[in-house]
Amino acid sequence: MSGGPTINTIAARAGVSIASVSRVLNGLPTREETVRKVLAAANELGYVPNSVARSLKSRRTNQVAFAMADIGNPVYLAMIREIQPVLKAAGYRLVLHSTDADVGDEIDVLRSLGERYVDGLIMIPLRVTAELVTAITVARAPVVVIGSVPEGTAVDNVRTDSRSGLRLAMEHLHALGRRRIGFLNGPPDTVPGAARGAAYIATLAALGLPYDPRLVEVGDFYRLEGAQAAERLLARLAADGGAPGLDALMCANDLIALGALDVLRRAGLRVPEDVAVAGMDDVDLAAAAWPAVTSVSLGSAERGKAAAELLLDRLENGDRAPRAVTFEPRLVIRASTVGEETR
Amino acid sequence: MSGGPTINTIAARAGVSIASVSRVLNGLPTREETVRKVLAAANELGYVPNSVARSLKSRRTNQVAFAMADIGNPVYLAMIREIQPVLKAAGYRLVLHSTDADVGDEIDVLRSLGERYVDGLIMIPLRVTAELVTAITVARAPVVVIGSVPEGTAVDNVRTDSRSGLRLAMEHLHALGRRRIGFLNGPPDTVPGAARGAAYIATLAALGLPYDPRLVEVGDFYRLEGAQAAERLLARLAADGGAPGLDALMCANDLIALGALDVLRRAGLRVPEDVAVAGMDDVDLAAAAWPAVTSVSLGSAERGKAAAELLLDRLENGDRAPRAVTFEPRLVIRASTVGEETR
DNA sequence: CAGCTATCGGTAAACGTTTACGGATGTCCC
DNA sequence: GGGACATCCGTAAACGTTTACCGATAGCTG
Repeated sequence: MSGGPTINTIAARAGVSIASVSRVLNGLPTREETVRKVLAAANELGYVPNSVARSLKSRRTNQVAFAMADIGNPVYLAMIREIQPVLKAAGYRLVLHSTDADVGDEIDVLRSLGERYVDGLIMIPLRVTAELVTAITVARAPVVVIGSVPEGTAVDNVRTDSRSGLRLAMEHLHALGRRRIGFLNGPPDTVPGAARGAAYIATLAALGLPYDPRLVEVGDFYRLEGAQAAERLLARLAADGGAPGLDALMCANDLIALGALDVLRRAGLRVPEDVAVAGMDDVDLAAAAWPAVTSVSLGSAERGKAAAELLLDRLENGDRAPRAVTFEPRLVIRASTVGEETR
Repeated sequence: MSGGPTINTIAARAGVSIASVSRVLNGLPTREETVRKVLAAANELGYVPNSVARSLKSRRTNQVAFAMADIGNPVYLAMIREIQPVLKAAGYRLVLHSTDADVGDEIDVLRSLGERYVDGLIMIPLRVTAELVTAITVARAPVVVIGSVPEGTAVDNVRTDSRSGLRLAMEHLHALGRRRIGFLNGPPDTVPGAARGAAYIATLAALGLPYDPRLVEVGDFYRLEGAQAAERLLARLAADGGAPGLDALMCANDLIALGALDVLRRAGLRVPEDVAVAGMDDVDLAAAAWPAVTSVSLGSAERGKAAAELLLDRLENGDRAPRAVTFEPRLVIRASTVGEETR
């Protein structure tokens, strides 16, 4: 009752040794009659090999872990949707970890690789501390990092240049004649937050626009926090001068943009007539919103796929040099900046 | 180089037997000095217990699988978001399976439970065939099914009554004065497709409205297919009479509703003035769309959480009778039926 | 001081596989 | 008929744990 049939059960029923059973089940050359007996016994018993025992012996689990901050984020979701089939096709199962963007949790996941319950890990760290980098380099299984990692870290890496991505969007807004471009950022102590914050300032300079800190608000990379940041921004501008003093809003990701959209609408501002809005990541929601949100695609799906392939390659070929794959950002123009004219 | 330290390595370094190492690491009563030596050796070596070996011995993997049609579906996503933390808190890892709504794939997952790589499974079958039910009942690990399952199937089960849910929405449309209510369904050979199709017809009768098959189109539960179904419906109505002949559109889920919204807009029809639209599932996207879509919440998040708790309970208490948990549908009224008046 | 008990920790078996090694059997040839 | 060789398969060890079962040592008691 407790356990199902094992190769011992089969061996007994077929009247052969467990070695023969194993050989037959693994397709190693065996006499015709033995094969027949073993397969018959296996079928009658409904035998299914125990993957734990197999893993113990073979030192491979056929499992791969994916660690990200939060599955609710459509960016990670888009990645999983690509990663899963690639792994499945290669015979790997997917183990999911949500880290809540907590560095401690991420380091725990890296350490847990020592338990050998997976053959490799794909991770998206949001905050890259020295400790995290160390944990990555001493990890007991191959790791692929999606996102930026300090120059010279010996790890497979899939990245994109969110700086130039943000610049694409800002140039678009500028070309539309917008000159007072606000910015809603996520936490500046995260890698994307820092990069996008720096890119905003750099791009303003490149466009010859002044940097006005009153046009910048920081929240988190979610819709609700984006809405709150937008409210704070509008409140401050109203207190400052009365006039909106804002003709465009660059958002560090699409969720923030969606939150901002709600707030602008509630404040009676028209998008894009009064304020043009642009986001980043090009998630489904951005296209589904009304007005549809202009966004910078950072190739989430492609990055996920590339990461999976990089890991599979590494699993077959453990000692090749670390490789980095880079994706170019692409601007997707929608109604939130140009209005309905495109329809 | 190959493997990390094992209890053998520790035993050698600490000068004790592997049994003592194991006892210390598991907190069993041991002499003070032995504890000290073992812990020191373990620390110096950076020992991490091998979970595969542990699982082989203990017959538990501390992993749970979740199988659904497609992670891209926001309903399943909402469930995962609840399931994951519950499992994590109880010390379980989450293994993800996408089945593409393929019964064969689902049965494969059930069979694979014999491999004992997980302690239990939460699944959402879309098509419940006799073979699937058999596979569920003979599964080698505890299973929790989210969704309907034939009366009397001995399995833990979390369900909701999508029939009465659809009825809620239809009554709402009727109360708004809509009388020509179209219906966009998903595949009728799926459990939800069948239930919702039947509920549409039953509710029409209950409301005293005639059933007009020309108002019904069938597609799939996705946005694109929903849009295509809406197009076919509009085209047929146009060919039939010229007038829209439609003042409301009930959609079997929110993704279909979103697709329909696009098509209606493109056809120059105003929502809800010309055609009121309602969906089901109450996914994030429904609230984010413009106009926001009135939807029937089937408690996705709650169902996910309940399923995880049911499974954990079963894992501790293997022989209690199967239990069924039911959630009541709830109507969430938004602009797509009542317009902006609520804002 | 003998004997009993309690405490501690070592030996070995077990979990379910895979696989190196060698023994048994059969075939072929001289 | 006996030796060389190939073929087939059984025995046993190994993967890294946990744990039942002792044996040894020490501490008490009478």
